[in-house]
Amino acid sequence: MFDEPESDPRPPGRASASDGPSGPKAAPARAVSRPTAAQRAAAAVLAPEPSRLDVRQLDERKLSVLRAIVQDYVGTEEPVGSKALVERHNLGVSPATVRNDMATLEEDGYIHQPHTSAGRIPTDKGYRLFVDRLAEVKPMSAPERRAIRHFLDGAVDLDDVVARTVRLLAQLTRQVAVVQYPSLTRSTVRHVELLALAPSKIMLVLITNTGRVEQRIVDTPGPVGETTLADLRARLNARAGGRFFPDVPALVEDLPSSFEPAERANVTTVLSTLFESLVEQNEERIMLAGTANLTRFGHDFPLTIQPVLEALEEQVVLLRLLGETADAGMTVRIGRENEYEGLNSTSVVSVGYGSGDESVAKLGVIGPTRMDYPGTMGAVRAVARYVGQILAES
Amino acid sequence: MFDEPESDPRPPGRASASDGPSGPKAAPARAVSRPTAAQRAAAAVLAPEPSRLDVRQLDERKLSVLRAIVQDYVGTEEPVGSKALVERHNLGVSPATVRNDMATLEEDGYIHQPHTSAGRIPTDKGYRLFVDRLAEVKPMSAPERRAIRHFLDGAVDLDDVVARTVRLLAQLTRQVAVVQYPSLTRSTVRHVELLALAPSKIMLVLITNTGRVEQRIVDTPGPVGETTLADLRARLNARAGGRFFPDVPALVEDLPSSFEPAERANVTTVLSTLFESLVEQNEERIMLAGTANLTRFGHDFPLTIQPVLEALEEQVVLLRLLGETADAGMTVRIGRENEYEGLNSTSVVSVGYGSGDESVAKLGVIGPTRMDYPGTMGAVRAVARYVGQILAES
DNA sequence: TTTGGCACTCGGGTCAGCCGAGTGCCAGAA
DNA sequence: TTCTGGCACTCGGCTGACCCGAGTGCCAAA
Repeated sequence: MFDEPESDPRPPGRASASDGPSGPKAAPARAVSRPTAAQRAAAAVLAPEPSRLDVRQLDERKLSVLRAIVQDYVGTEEPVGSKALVERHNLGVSPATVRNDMATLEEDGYIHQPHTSAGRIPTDKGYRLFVDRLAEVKPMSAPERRAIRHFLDGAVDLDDVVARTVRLLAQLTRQVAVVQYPSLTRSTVRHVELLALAPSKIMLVLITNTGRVEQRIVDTPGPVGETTLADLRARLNARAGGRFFPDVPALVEDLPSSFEPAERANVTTVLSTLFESLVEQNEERIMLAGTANLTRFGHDFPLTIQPVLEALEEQVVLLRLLGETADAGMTVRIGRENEYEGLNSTSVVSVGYGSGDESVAKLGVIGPTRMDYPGTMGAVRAVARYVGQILAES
Repeated sequence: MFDEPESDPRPPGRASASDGPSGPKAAPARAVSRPTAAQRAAAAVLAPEPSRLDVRQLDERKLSVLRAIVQDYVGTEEPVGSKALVERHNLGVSPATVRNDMATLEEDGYIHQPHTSAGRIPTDKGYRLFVDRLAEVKPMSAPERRAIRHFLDGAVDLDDVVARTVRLLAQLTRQVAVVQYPSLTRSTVRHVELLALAPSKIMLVLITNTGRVEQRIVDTPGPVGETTLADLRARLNARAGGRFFPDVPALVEDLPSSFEPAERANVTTVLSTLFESLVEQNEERIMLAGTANLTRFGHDFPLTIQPVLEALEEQVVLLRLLGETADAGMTVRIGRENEYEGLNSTSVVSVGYGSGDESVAKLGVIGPTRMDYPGTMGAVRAVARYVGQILAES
């Protein structure tokens, strides 16, 4: 598991990476690159390892060139040429040399030239290499960390925590931020409450250890007695309390049989509503912020912004997006590595967060492929950590 | 209360409307025009009333011209000229005549010419007149109504109702939709639940008659006994149940004194947390959908879209926006009539909804000033009605 | 008061030409 | 073998000239 994703098969015997099967679309690239990205980003490798087979001797410098191109392009948003490059970064070589390197890099598919007489811009593959090997995650500064901490500490509520987190993330990265509510399936039951609203109408309230509260109204087949309700409530809590939600159905399966026949149907109805809430993952919720940052996408953004906005409207798309996040480490998906087509011109940086070691949900950022990866990754990681702490405290 | 908003003071003795004080900005115009809009839109006036003083004899036709201009411009998004106008609408007069009328309309500030050699486009004032006197609210078709009904009926949850409503509205109008959750201040208490999470940690759950559920965690000064909790719960519900939230504080004010001294501090803490939840109107929540429709704004939308997106990010702005909605009838705010500057190039159509006659919250649509007012108003009204029904049923 | 006619305006599109950033290649130097 | 300076070449984008046509305003006549 140490290969570079999708190297162009054209120059044979040169870029001799142990390529995975070169599938047609994005999926394979993503699958391969994901863990790599996570590991390397976390370790903040800057390529001092014994240089790999897929990289020629000279590559030390070529990599610097690529890094410089990415940095400049991210900054200026304009194709960067050889001359400007040697001026801004002291590469110690002449523009002509850089041009040769650029030619190689282009041949290998890391950069690309919009027009013959223009500078180069990084390709998705170029960004990938940059993220995997050329960039360190930029840690937040102490004042920034303090600000994050302070901002999140004011939350009164799980809703509030999530809302603050997502706004914070959007503000820090100046991009679109997405935060998933702690998943029910990874939470434990803190309390189940049953309230009689009417003779045969019960409100079911679920409270999780992460502070999430879900409610459902249950129409029971017949009226439910107060004692039955109290009884059921007590037994439910005794059995399910502290347990993980997915385990609950099995634990309370036999409850109906312990009630009088007249009440069994009611109890069964309540339980099945409960299970539905647990199983149906449509209970996954998501919060979004920073859409206004989409306008900073670039000159041509009217074209790219629409599909992105559409994607953001679809909870399902966002959930799937976050769902693809690796459980451990940070996931970076660049451009076409994204499964959803509308996001092909964006990159997604996401990470799990949780109160302990376990990740209970994901959060992330969506921005143009041309984005400040080190900074974004730093912000995402920092925010995730702090949210985890906040959740653990409450 | 029957005047046209901000008529240009230039032609004196002609447009002899009883103008309000012509303030510098939008505020006065809005204040004046709002009730007018609501009344007239509701009554669907088409100007058969005895023609007003501010309109000359000829105006019957001039109004038709204005109406035609609005309709064409909304359709084509391009300045409309005299020739095209007579071709598309059979006005029974020649282009030259129409040109004369247009000159008058422009003089009076209803339409405007982007360039000397271009057609005309309506001004905010022109749209205002259109909405107030020239357009009928377009009712939904029977199949549309059925679809609305059907779509909303599937909701399981207040969250779900709101989510479905907002998406529906965005889809119907192809614009940005905003729905406010039923306001706490206009709801009654269905149930208050107190749960002991830890010895001195209580979860407070509020359930309203509109199905809204709010929770808060209360850290009490000392441990709370189970009996105290049950006692407090029972008394709270007895006193507050069925009452409007704003009335609750007064009704339970004296509760602490009926508890043992040791528990009083705890009870007071719980109650004050309860009050905070009720009073702080930051508990107003809002849901948004259809942001992707912003891309249909127009050619120049990169300029206009950013401030709009920013406005939509700010819950406060949206709440204020909806807050300005009249309690009865539909409110239409056009362009600069909107207080918030970022929305100066948009129009907002909003209306209250509620389970009975009372409106418990507002919903609306935000679109370009150049929008299909009759259709939008029809959709907004219809959706509001159905949501009201759904809420009444649950 | 309406209409046809007419001169006028001006935005937008097309085309040629220029400029300059940036390239690729090559021959010579290290 | 690798780097470098030089040089010819490309081509996107800007500028200015030009034209076209939609649309107007005005005027005189019906």
